[in-house]
Amino acid sequence: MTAAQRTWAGTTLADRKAMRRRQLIEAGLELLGTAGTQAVSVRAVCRTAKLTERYFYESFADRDELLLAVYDQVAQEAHDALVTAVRDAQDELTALVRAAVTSFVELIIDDPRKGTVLLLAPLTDPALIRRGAELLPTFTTLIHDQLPASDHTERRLIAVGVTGALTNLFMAYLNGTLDVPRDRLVEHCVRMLLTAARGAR
Amino acid sequence: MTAAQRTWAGTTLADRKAMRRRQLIEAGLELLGTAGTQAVSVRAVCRTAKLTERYFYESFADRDELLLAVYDQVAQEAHDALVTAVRDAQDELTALVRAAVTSFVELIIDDPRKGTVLLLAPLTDPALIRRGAELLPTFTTLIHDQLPASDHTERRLIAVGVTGALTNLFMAYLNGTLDVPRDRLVEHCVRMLLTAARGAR
DNA sequence: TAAGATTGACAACGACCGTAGTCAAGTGAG
DNA sequence: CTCACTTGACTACGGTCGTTGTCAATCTTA
Repeated sequence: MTAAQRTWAGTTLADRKAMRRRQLIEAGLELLGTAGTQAVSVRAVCRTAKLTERYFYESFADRDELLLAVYDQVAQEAHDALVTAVRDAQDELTALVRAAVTSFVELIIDDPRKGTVLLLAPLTDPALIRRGAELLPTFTTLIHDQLPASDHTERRLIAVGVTGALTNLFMAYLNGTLDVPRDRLVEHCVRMLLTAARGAR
Repeated sequence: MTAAQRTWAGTTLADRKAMRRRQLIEAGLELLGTAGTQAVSVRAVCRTAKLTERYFYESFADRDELLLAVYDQVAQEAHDALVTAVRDAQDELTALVRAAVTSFVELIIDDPRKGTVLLLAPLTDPALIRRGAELLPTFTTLIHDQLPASDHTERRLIAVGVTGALTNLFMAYLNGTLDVPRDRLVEHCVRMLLTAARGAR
């Protein structure tokens, strides 16, 4: 029996390693989503995860690799939520957009840390800047692709602007700075997206 | 003759102290505007300013005080630029808005570090978060105040959204991510602001 | 039970941090 | 010239950082 298959406290090595990886990512999410980039140190992550530095380097080559793993996991979750919401929506643009916005709002209400990581962290951390640029397509393609093409530059201006508007609105909502009921926020975002879409036609 | 009035290398103590303060703020702007918050350490600022730590604490109680001074100076510059641009513009809404946007774009083209400090730093640094919240009024009041009142919540939603859109557009422009001529960016922002204003009526 | 895999606690390295202090050299006023 | 003020170079303290390594304790399998 090879070492990787030996059971230990009832689980295999691979299982335990995967579980530790999850713990580390969860700790990273906690730190990145609440205290910000500079709080995500290897030591702090390990303290939070109640694991030793050794296990950090078992799963990640360095600090940045953890940061990327945290971001990618949250982005994947958000993407999945959007995709299923859009798939289940009726085939009408307004309903589609509303479904997308609602699913995102629900995600960040359910766990505000994820909203912070998704929207704010890439603006802040050098390691995540590229990831932030990649989020924009994920976030707008679903809607934008359904629109008739127009001037490429115009679409880009609109996409960048809308993304910024949504980011700021969601972050303000998370802060409590934006004193608005959830439904009103959703409706406002939906209206904005539809207006932008109409403008890009 | 008191110590403060003695001349030294042709200048008074107060003058030299003020000059050192300016050097430190300039160094802070350089670091904050290019390398980001975490690069602004007391030692790095002093290295950049070619001054000793002693002179840092002569002008600032601690790191955060410098950060605020840097931000406030840039914000003041931006505010002044907006105010004079708007004052000199013809008394028509479109011209007003165009003047405001142009003046801001020129500011951040002239010195991109200032754009970064103004727009990005407050999202990033704990010490500047409150300042970021205060920028929004400065930035939108000039235009918003000229509009007929509407639902307070609606105005807030629009203001937050527009601010985010502008921020994202300007940052993308600074990055080079937004491959668009300056005039086109200005026109797009003007149109967006006017549309938003009409929406808030 | 003995051997080997696995774990946790912790030390060590060099680096940078914020902040405070020392000391010699330079400079101008009386 | 002398003295007081000013300056720059430097050291020191206690802390955290990323990363690697050590070592004894614990657990599973043969």
